[in-house]
Amino acid sequence: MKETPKNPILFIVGPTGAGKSKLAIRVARRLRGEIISMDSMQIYRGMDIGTDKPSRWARWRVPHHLFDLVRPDQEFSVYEYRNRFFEAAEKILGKGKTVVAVGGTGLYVKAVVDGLSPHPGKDEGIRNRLEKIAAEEGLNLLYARLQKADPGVAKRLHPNDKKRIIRALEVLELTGKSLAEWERKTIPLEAMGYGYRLFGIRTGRLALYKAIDRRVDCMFRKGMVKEAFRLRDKLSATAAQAIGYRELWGYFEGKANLVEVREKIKQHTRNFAKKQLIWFKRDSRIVWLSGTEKEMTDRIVRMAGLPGK
RNA sequence: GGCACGGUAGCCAAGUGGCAAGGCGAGAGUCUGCAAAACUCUUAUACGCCGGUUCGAUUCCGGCCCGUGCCU
Repeated sequence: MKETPKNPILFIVGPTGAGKSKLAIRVARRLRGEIISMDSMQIYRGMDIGTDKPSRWARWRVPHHLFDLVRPDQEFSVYEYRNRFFEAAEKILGKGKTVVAVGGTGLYVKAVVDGLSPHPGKDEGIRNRLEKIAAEEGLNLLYARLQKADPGVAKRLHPNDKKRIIRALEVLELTGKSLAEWERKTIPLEAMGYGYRLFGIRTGRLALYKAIDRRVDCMFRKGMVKEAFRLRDKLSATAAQAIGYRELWGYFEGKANLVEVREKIKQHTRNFAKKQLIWFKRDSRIVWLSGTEKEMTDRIVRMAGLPGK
């Protein structure tokens, strides 16, 4: 028996400050869509101004999903994200509507589109033990161990890449199988029966950097400092490293002045945008859009292969 | 005006009588359960100026210029 084909999932990716959210709303309004966020920091409740979450008004106009999933002191993972994504997507598609997935967290996009292999999650005990070995006896030891036990994975990792070396050893210890072996079981989106389209917003780097500067100034006007102050000491390690917040800790301790902090935030946001650009650049499936918001919307709607509203 | 300290790459900064650390930034990349993270590569003929000592000075000496602090 044949399933009725689902609407293709539309992904809109790009660097921070490129205007993804606004474009997504426009697209969603045209296609009877709902928005799913693909952002690793907007999942935290209360971190609103600093992560530039869509306004109430925007959320009222179009339903938004996968914002405010956890408290900022809670842990989260790509795995969990991926599950939540499909939960939300199914709900939307079930209504005959269109999923407009927007975001700049490359890893999350990848986990959804290319799949995530079914290997087990982290094991705090193993991780701590390996961390300790790395600290006391040197990372080389761990790398050497990995080279012996799993030469294939060792080869693709740099000897200084502590996080991934430990992760590879962890999976090995937990399952007796190589990470690479697990990865062969990954199921990409199309194999799951979903159609999809990837769109990226192309902007000149200078224009993007300017937009970022403006946005950071705007965040300060909206009360970024107050928001961060309220959240200080209440954030998990991951949430506390969010740009805009992590720079302010120094200010609260009297170690930096606000002007410096603001410039640092701008700079770090630019660095981040650059990394996002690099991440998405290599994905040849992405259709790159430029022009006005309306032109980009038209193009997406046309390529989505669906009638407009 | 006097005294003290300082002047090293776009910025910060260590250091030595004989190849001048590092960090930030910038550029290019990697990425499978912390990802706004982590990691990699590339990047600068940089020692304030003028003399002196020396085989050799960024380093020691003298003068000058500039900055900072203190004193009058």
